[in-house]
Amino acid sequence: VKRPTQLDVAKKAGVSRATVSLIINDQESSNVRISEETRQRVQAAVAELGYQPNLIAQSLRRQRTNLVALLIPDITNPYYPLLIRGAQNAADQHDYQLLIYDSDDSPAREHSFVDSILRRRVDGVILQSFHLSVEDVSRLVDAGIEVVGLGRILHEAGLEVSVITSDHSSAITALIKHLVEKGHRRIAHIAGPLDTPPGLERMQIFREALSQYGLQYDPNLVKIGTFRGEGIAELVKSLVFDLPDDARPTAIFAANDLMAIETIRSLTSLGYQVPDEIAVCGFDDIPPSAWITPALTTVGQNPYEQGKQAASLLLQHLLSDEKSQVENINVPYQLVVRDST
Amino acid sequence: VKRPTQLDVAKKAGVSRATVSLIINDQESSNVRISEETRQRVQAAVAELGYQPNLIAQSLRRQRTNLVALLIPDITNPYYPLLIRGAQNAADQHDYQLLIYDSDDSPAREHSFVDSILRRRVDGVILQSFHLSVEDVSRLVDAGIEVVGLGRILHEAGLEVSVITSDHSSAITALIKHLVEKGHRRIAHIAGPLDTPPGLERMQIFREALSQYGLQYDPNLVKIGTFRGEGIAELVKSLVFDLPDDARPTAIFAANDLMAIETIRSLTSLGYQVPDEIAVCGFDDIPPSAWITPALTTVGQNPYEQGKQAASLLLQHLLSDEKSQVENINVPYQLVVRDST
DNA sequence: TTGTATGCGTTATCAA
DNA sequence: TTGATAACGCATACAA
Repeated sequence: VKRPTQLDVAKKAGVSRATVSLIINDQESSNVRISEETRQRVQAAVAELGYQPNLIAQSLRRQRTNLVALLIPDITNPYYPLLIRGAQNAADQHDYQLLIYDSDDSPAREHSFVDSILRRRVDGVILQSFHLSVEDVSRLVDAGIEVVGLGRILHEAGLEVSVITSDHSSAITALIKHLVEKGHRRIAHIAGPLDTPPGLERMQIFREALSQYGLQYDPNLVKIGTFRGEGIAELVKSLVFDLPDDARPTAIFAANDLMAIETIRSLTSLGYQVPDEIAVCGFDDIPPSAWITPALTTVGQNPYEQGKQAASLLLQHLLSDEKSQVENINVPYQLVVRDST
Repeated sequence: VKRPTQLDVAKKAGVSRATVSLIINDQESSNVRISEETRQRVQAAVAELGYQPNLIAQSLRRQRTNLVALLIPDITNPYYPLLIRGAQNAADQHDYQLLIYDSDDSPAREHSFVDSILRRRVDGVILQSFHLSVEDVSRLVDAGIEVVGLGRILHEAGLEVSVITSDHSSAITALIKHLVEKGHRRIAHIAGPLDTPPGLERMQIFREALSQYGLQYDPNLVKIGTFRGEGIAELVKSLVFDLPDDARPTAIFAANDLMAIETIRSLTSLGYQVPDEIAVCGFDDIPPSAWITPALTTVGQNPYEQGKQAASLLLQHLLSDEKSQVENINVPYQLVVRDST
């Protein structure tokens, strides 16, 4: 199958390739230097042949692919499709396309994405990265790829990278405050993997919040999960079975909603009443959290907005000529109190 | 920022570009026609420069992008992330990358994807398409793009396109049978948009199944939804409020789980007991369906497997030299009976 | 207002 | 075992 090129169009219209190129790339811009008559003729030829510009050739020539990569850890977590939507919509407006890299929580896969991004000559990257090292990110930056981070991973290490953040600290503190006000004194935490930035960060903030409200940190009340639903049942069991009555938690804060939902399911199937016997809260406010019974108390992160802001910022950098300023945008969180606490 | 090219590597290693190309593309294959010594030298130069092959140039030259497009209607429906995972995993194994086109249920967007796919010179496409016309698909096929359909959209119209299907007919019939056996006689249907293939198809099968079990089709018991959760509450209200007692449905079959979940939520908030007063069932078996109370009876579609099969078939076509045979793969469904019926 | 010519970074054909 | 060289399809500086 041979698809028409500019040359075919040029021949058919009786003009040169350059003229065709000019006409096609002239989005009613200023330098209208083509006679109306040839323009008509060329456009007729384009239509007749069904000519479609070859973006590959265009990219090679322009040294720009109009491709933006988005790195995420787990597309099956309902948090991320919303983030993708936001990024997508922003990218659409500027004729950029999103290339989604889903690592499925695998550090190795995430690592290999760097090479792939480099080879594809992607113009920019949005990183919601859990395992990339400073060197990994440096490789991208050094290659002239525009990078925007999601979360708070990067900028500490001397990387000149803009970041979209949400104020986890006050969000989690507000959550703990809410629990304390409900009378809870023994609050357990089901953490995310501590070798991931959000896992570690949420855990640390949890500890700080405890002490802020005069509560003792008890290592027995902390379990490490995976940010996914699997395996939560065992953690919950050890939390409620392995402890004496007076040490058992009256509330559980899970580091994300997927784990919180599974916590509620586990407790319920063990015969516990949520929230009467044990309260549960999460983090993210993914849609299913509002669907379950009892509906989950959680922190709203607005992934759509995060994705949109990240992509907007990235494109702004990409489209402006000056060296891009490092910027730090904060997306507000929201405490969402429902029935599980 | 200037990134190293083959020429840089060649200079550094003191060989020609062609040699570098040979060495890089020689994945320990048969024709090892390079002396071990130059190979070492070249590979050292590659490592030292951090050379990454430019896939854009490669694509232009090879007339192959190693890109596969995946068209889906709504990435925020948890069904699709699983499908993406399946396709992704299959594509990964053959060094192909997935380009996700999410139409957000917009016919216009879906339509515009065809041009984008054509321009990007994507090698193959997986279509879970709701609104593409036969001509749209023909444009892809005519351009030499390999196409695999998901669902049963295409092959009727004389298009030579392989399709992955799930046997909706027997699945829905089994679902209705289950309801009938539970004693239900007035079964309502919340359909998907009837201008979409799955919306129309599920509706038709629903009607056939009714008559198969000797039940009268009642237009008052059919409402048209959108495959999303929004707006379902109104439909449910009109189903339970606008009908006399002896015409009110005792069961509702929603055309997908997202609508079924919202149906349960609406009924519950209206004070109805599910399933005791009204039973509800859905279609898809997305993960949240198991989380809600009562857990949803539904039909398991195995999106992961569908995505994987589709991508595998597509890649098989892409990688084989012969003209590809039209094939039709059926992915088994599963009736999942839970608490909502 | 239009055409000519060059190069973007590869791969592949053909010689050497 | 290696090197020259010609495409691939396009955009753009410059000439006409």
